[in-house]
Amino acid sequence: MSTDSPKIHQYIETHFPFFEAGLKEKIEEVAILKHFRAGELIMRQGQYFKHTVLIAAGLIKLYREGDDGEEVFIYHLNPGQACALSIICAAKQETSQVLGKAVEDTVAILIPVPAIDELMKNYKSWYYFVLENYRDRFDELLLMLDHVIFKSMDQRLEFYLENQVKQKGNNQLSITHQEIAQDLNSSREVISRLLKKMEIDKKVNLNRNYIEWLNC
Amino acid sequence: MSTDSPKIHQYIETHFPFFEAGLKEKIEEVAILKHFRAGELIMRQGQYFKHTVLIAAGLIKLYREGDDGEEVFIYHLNPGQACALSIICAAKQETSQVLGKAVEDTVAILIPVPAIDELMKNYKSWYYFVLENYRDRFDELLLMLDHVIFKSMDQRLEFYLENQVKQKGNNQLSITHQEIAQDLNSSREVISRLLKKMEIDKKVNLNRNYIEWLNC
DNA sequence: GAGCCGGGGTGACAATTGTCACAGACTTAC
DNA sequence: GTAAGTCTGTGACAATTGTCACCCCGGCTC
Repeated sequence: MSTDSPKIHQYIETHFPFFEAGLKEKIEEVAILKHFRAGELIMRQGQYFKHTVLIAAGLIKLYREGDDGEEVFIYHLNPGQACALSIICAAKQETSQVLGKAVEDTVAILIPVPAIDELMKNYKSWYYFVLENYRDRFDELLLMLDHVIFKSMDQRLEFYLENQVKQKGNNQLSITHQEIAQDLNSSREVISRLLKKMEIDKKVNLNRNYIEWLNC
Repeated sequence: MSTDSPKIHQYIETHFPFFEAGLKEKIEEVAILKHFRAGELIMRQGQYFKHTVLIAAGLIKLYREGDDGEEVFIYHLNPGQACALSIICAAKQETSQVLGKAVEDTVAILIPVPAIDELMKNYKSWYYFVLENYRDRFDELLLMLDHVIFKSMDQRLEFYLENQVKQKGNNQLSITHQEIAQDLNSSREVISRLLKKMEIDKKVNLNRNYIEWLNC
């Protein structure tokens, strides 16, 4: 664990600079690092948390599972963010309601449950972080709800693509129509048709295995 | 304000018995009561909070607004619960993302912003309450998302009616088809058709201005 | 009573989305 | 090379939902 410490220190300095001095040290003391490979499952629905999860590097996609196992994309988690549910589920020993997958190779800082009470009590920057983080997740969820309720599939598709491009920082998305359809709980044919329309409208270029986003 | 104090005390004892002794006293000291009439608007989207809002009596419906002013029902707030957003928006001086209306005459306990930091820091039962409350709202939001994404309108309608009956504690719902359609972001005709089917299936009795839920 | 209005029922039709079927293009394994 | 598998395009059709038109009913006012 001591070999991890300098790395934790570096990650915290980079992505959690707003933590107060004592808090940084405390986390370095109790936390451990965990690495996930791209594509790896990080948490399942129904699983218990033993730690609060902070994202130190990489990119995570969070999904909500339907009754028949459909996996609908909800939002991304970036370095500097935390899994909101992990904070609370860990504290209350409840189970996850979402499913998380690493999109890229990802590093997580795991803070064991027993330490959380102390952080919350003693470090103002910690509880501010938790609240702000929760608030942000809540907002993203509301935004998602807006789209599902008020928007049609073509608008949701555009929003989705824009979002993915923004997160990946690359307007060449290597993704198949089938994958998009799953993330939006639609079907491949529908996505193909809508993408074709978007290509005619000069919003994207379509290629085998990747889509180019024209952000004009 | 001092005339309110005994009432605050009573409300807290009844609906927030899990607060530790010192916390109850502290809240009685700093909080004020506010009454809302049935139908009254409690908060608008885009509004700033000056207080954290605890529900002491009555029933509140929360809505999310669409771009064209459509108001879609998200969830209820009951006595013993708090508006999750008010906790964080108040603390961070951000604006509301939802719209709240009193369904019945409602009493709210308002805790001024400056007091919140202290509550969070000194009272473990407060921050547990906040976390648990946030977690519960988050879960309700996820549940709502599930329904909108995965379910068809007839299932959402049944879920909606069941929910309203549960909240009102009365299986005679005095609500018009038009109002239901607004809450579900549908249209009156569709709701009427589906209700008619449900009547044939002996799930409800339809009457002018009210609907009887047959919870067999 | 006549007229109005809100609540509700219903048929016809349109738009969106999901489903099925099948074809062509490219990749990979052999 | 062939064969199999994956990715995409497309036409036909069905189901759901939204929209329009128009109806009746009950209660209200005048």
